[in-house]
Amino acid sequence: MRSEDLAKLIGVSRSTITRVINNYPDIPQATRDKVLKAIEEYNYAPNASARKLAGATNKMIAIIVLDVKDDGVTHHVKTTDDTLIYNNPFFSPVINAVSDQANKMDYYALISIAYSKEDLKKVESIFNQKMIEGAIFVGTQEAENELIFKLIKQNHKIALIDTNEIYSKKHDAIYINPDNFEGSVKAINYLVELGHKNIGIITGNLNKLSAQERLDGFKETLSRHGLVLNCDHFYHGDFTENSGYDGVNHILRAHSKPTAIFVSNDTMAIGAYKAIAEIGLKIPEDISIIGFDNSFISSYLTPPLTTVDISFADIAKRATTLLIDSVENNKKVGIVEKIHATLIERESCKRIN
Amino acid sequence: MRSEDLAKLIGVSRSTITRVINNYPDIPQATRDKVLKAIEEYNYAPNASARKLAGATNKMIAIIVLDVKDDGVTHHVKTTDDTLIYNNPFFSPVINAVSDQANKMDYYALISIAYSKEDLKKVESIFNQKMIEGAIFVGTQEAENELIFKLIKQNHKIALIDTNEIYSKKHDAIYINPDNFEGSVKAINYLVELGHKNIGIITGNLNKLSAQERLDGFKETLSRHGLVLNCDHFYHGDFTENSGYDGVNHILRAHSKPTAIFVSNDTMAIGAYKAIAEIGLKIPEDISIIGFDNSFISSYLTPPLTTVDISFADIAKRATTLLIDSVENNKKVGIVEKIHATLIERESCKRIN
DNA sequence: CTGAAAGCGCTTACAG
DNA sequence: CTGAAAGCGCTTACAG
Repeated sequence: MRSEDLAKLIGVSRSTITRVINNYPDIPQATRDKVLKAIEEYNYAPNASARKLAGATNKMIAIIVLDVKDDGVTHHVKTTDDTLIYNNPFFSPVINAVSDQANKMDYYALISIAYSKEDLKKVESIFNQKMIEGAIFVGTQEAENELIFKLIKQNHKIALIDTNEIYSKKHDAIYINPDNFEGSVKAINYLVELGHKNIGIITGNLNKLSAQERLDGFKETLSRHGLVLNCDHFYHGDFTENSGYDGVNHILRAHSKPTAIFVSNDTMAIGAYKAIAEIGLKIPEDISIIGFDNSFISSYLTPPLTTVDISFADIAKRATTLLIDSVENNKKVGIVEKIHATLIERESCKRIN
Repeated sequence: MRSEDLAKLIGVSRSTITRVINNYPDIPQATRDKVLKAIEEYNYAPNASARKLAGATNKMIAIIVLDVKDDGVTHHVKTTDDTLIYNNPFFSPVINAVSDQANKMDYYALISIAYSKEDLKKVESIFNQKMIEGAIFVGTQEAENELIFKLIKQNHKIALIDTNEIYSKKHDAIYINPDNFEGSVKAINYLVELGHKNIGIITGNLNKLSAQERLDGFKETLSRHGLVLNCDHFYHGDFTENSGYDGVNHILRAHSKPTAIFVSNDTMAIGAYKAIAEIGLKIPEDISIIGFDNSFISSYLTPPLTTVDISFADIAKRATTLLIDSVENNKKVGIVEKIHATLIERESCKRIN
């Protein structure tokens, strides 16, 4: 059914149909009602392509997940093996939250997952084809910066979630990141409050902003409490399960052992749990472990892992809201926001004072 | 950049541009090369809306996730609480796999998650607006049947994943389900091979096809081995963690206890683990547990859960492939397929012979 | 082999 | 307040 058909059926012009659908003023209530009734009755919906071509918005945004393995460096939200990320604990809530928030704001969400530089061309083509009004990028690494900056320069509306680097207002984009620093502060304050004075850390790969921020929060909080970090209790991991495992073996081989270890993400905490079990130690009796991310599995570990929740769903929602706002108001954007982190207290930390 | 601009730039007509893009025959290689080079150079991509409006395909399918809570009955793939399903162990791999397979076949995927009957109208409007060439539905319940049948009758291409009922070739749609029966057979054969003769079962809600099929496979395999099901060892659960917990408490209160319990999904197995721990029993020393679904957390349970893997990624890929095939060949479809289930042997079952 | 032109179904100034 | 008409950027018969 075309608007023309509907128009004939009820004796108005196509223009009138369009006008009531698009909420033009100055239409008598009677006309409006008649049209609305007919729309309902005949199940009419304007052809999306025709609308878009004629200049209206198609109310479509894209959520673009980048999992491009280009440099051998594993991003902490990505899997380490070559299997595709069909159930990635980080991407999934983001995808769902973006889609959900978009729907709430009466938008549609296109999803595109790029695994290779080849796929990146397809991503670019989504913009060139004018399929969307804006896009949210997740999982960005260095490799994609060039493309993203180019898109921003072309005036496309872009929101970036959890970017490794924050480019602040230099670029007209929306940057939403978790407050990693705050998360670490909360974690360490909690451990100190429990009486821990000897706290070790397994970091993520420190060329990642998130890893660095988590380390910064850790260090600052330690020194605020007058505590020092024993060098033997520092392990530079890379956000993988294996590095959590290795980190524990490294730290617990030191002469003086810490009473708690801050593990910079939950994935590494899994490895840490394994190593601790193998050494024959008990959590939290012999050593307290605190994680980061509040990933899906953390509550299923034994014992359930105390961790820092950075709600990627909240981050995704906020990014979506800001993106659609900027699309609708066609305003220039240079937004940087951090989303609060909260401590999730479970059973992997013991009070020792 | 429009095709006309490009055309002028290299001295051909718009038609020629279109023809090389759409791979028309009878274009001299020289012309083709010239156009291709210009497309590359100027980053030209045909406007998606214009293409679609002019009659070409927009290569877009939708993945529609239904999580409509209408009847108080919890579908086994849905969460039991009211929080949105941002990390559902079932939906996420489906979404990712559909998107991935679509991209591989050079299609785009729109994602829409419906939580209410209100949202269902938006879903219908996606079809009415002609935004897509076809759609894959996941999580269907009775409530949506009416809409889906209507869409099928309107000749929309539809694939249904894990439908509660299979409507066979009565409806021109694609039905892809896991082979639940086969999965149960494999699980029980495995337990029998380990020497178990006394096997209990916690079922899902039996108005669900999947629950019934899993039960059927269980019963048939038992009787094929000349084993009987003690009525006290049967518990009618509903696929929720709580019912797994209740199921164990019910079954282990019987006079004669089983040596193994077949728990019809991993979510219930989590509850079962809890109940068993509370009773003071050890898995698998005191009782063997086998699950179903191979959900994300199953390998993180203690001990890691032996379970049946029904790859929803495979199901989703197959559905996507068949859907796009049917879109491209515009063929009538009435396809019903089952995807193999495989046993994932971990550490929750003990050999007792 | 290739260009000119109609047409896809809307939206939006422009008239009235 | 509302209709007629141009135009959005393609695709596809139709000519040549």
